[in-house]
Amino acid sequence: MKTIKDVAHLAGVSVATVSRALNKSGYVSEKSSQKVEAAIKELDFYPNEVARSLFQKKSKLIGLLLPDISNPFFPLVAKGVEDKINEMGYNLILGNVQENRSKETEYIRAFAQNNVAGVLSAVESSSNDLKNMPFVMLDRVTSDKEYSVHSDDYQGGMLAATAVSERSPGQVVVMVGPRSISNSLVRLAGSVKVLEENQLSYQLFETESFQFDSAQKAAYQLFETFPDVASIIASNDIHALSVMREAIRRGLTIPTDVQVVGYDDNPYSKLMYPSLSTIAQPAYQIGYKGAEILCNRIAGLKIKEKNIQLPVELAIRESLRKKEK
Amino acid sequence: MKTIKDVAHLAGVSVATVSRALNKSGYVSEKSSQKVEAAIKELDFYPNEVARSLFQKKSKLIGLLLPDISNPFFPLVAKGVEDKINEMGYNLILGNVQENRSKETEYIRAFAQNNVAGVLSAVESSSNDLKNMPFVMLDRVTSDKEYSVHSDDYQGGMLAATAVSERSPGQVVVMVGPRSISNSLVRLAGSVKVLEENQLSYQLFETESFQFDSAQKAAYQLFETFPDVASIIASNDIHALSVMREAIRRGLTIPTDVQVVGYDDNPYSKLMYPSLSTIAQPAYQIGYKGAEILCNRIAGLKIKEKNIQLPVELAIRESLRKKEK
DNA sequence: TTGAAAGCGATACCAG
DNA sequence: CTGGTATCGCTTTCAA
Repeated sequence: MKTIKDVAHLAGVSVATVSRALNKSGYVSEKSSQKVEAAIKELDFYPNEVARSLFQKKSKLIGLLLPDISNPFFPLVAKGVEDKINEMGYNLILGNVQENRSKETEYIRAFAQNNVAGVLSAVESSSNDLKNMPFVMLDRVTSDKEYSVHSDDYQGGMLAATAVSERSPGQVVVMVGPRSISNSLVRLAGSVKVLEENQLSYQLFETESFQFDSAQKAAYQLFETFPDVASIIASNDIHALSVMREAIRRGLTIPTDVQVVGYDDNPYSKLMYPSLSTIAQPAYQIGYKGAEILCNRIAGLKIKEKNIQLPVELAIRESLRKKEK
Repeated sequence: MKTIKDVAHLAGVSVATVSRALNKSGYVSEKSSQKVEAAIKELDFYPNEVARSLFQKKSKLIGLLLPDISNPFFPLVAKGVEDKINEMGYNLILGNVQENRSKETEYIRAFAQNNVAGVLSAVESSSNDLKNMPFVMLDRVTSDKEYSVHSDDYQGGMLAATAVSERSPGQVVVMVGPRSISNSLVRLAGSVKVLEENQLSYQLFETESFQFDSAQKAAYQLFETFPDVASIIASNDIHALSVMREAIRRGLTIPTDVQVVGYDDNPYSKLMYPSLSTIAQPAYQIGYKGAEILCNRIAGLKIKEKNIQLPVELAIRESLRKKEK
């Protein structure tokens, strides 16, 4: 591993000059700068980020806190984050919290110990331990004192309910997610508003988690509890898919007997037969935009809006009935 | 942010003593060590890893190179990796290569610039740029000079072909994946062996990529090319699912008309109706075990086996016909 | 058993 | 424009 000293030596200048040339800071004569460049090339030198961040008290690393990397929504977010921060010369330290509150604290500590430049978090709580570094919340929205990027859950709830309402709804069941309590409740509120405006009666069905296993149990329970259900507004695509599977298993036809609308638009929704209609959230965009805001904060730029809400849209596929005239 | 100096001050000892106490290295009297501990607690001090790694020329970070984080196989691997390295006090720098060769090189450079302790890579090429740091290949197997953890692809290929062979195969089509050329070819070899032993005729169908979009196109093409196919050995679950969808869309019944076996066992396979029979790879284990080997290498321990092969197994679900007697 | 001091590799101030 | 040097926070000789 070459150091700046080696470069200085070979170029016949001081380390200070090499540093200036490297960072294009301060004055460097054309001649020196060429010598330095040549030396760098010859030695295949690249600066040690660790030394840099020790001095700057700030590294080129950004921490990302995710609640559950096996839910395909989050890898997409991560991809958006990565793409943006790579553009800006940063790298990612990943922290997969997986239900574990103490793990979250550990990660945040580790982030701090590594002088991360900032943190992006898609985990519900976090905020407390984070207050010492620049951070942006993804997907979750906590208070409007914090920076955040999330999609328009109320609108999403409305869209889902509207889609169902316009298509001979019959008995409607709204699944209410747990977890991201805030998000779930906002979505629910949106759905309820539409349902009530249309004077449709509906039932609520609460689900415990967004994990795979519990989704299958929940689907089973749902049909046991509401055997006559004709329209289901699911809390996310995993639940929607589970529900579809359970419906078909029971000999029901989708969408004729039961129609289903999901939430997220994960890549698998298209692969099902029938393919799942769902509220498409811009997962990648959430990550990308959040990273952008964070980078701007780190750079000390003024941010116009602290809380960005991205639009959602209904992706109509095969799991919804035909629209009534 | 407190430093070791603050601790030394408060404890009334020198920084050297604090350091020794911190690392339990060298001699520290009981009394000093207690004073230090108390000071650490009072100040809520935790050491700056950046300064540490500058001195040690080695950080508490491990780089992970992934080909495509949106393929659910890899998040599972990542989870295994994370769990193990967290146990050992390391954190993860993520590099999602996404088909992009130059990005891979950039990541490896960034890893080096951050003094990572080692690298885990699930990307085909990598090896060249990596030779300067301890690394372990995941999933892919290149040469047996390198450390690697992967599953038994040959066995997997055999299992898939056997499953099909035992169930009134009819016309068999074997999909051959691209990418991880080595893996694909080994699997293919395993399948071919079984197919030929059973004197079954089969067709090959090559697929370009493991991404979602191309999978759907491939599925369409497959049925256009082989309208009479009765058994499909898919190159992974995404392809298998696409094929199932396409079959159903064409009015074929699964498994009666067409039976399908996938590869990977990703969580969605169970959610389909019919659920997908597939060769289950221990994704989490691959990550976990690979991380374990890497940590041992970093610690300078002797590794018994350089190349670990994990077993695969057939998960029989609904997409296969009943077994012949 | 302890502390002073010399780095680790880079940056930035200050004098020249 | 350039170079010497203090500094970032920690570890590790080396002497005491």
